[in-house]
Amino acid sequence: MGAAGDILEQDPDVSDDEALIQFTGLTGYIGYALRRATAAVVQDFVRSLAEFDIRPTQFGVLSIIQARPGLTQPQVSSALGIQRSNFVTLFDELERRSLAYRAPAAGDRRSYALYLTDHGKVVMDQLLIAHRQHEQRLTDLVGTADKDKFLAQLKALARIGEA
Amino acid sequence: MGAAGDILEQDPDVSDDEALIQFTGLTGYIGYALRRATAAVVQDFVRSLAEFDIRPTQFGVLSIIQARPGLTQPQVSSALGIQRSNFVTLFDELERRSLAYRAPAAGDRRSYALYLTDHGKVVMDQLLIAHRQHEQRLTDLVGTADKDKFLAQLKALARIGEA
DNA sequence: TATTGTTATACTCTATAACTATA
DNA sequence: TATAGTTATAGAGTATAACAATA
Repeated sequence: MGAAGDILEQDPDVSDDEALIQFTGLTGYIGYALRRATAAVVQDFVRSLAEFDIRPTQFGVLSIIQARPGLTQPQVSSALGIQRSNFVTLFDELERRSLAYRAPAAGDRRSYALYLTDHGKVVMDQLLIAHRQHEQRLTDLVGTADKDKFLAQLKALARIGEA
Repeated sequence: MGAAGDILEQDPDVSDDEALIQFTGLTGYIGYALRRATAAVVQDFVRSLAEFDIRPTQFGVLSIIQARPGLTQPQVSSALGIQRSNFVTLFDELERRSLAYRAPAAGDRRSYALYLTDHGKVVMDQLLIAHRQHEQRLTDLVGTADKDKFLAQLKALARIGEA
């Protein structure tokens, strides 16, 4: 028996979170639904890749370095929407764990080129397998036939700050 | 002329973030698109309500207290997906700003009932006006006709952790 | 002058453990 | 025993300012 029902005797339906939140208007807001969905999906991501101890941000960095080895820190951080100052410790950690490394960039002594280590490549292959199951869960929830449209809507929202 | 094009001369298209990220696979991932969209939308929210200095989490608390005055801290925090321990300082701040207050709950000397102050009610009305424009921008980007389905998809994703 | 890498700093959000008082 | 409120703490993520080295 929930304590909620005991206290709010005017409305026995208010015994769970869902019933409560429906009175607020929040459920009809895109921004609120986005935040709740993202929080849940990030948790599922972390759980899915728990054995590798990799978080979404780290996965993003590894992904872009795998796809385009040799990029510089501002190129990677900017593409991922990360401040270049915050990228430093983020990449330090990947380097500490021997997943990726910095190498002097040819032609510009200021910058580093970023690469996966051999170990990082092996781990990344394993990450992608585990990640595929996570992504499949998300796809099933969104609807396979509706995924492309859903992604397009999210990308449109992501551009809200531009220009 | 972007520095990216100079360094990655194999592919002149890699001069902006969007072109770079498209090689990673990340663009096809629901989780990644969700995180980028949420970050942008939260920024737009904060900007939209900047004159009131209200953040999404605070807005959520004020919304549910407005809709259901007299709820207790665990009822509100649980409905919003916030740890009860984290809720304390969050509500302290709303109380400090005279937007909401705790009152002794009838029948249980352990708990507080939460309410908006008169000032909080006035501010909340103003917040809702500013928020409506923010939400309208989001709706336009998602597509008015597609909003309900989009919300349903987000709610489905938000339940991914349940049972 | 502008950019790269970096350090420092701070704030938000989230997560866990533990304590107290009440139930 | 369980719950409400609280404190403490830690880890992510994000944001800004500043500096040295290099362009």
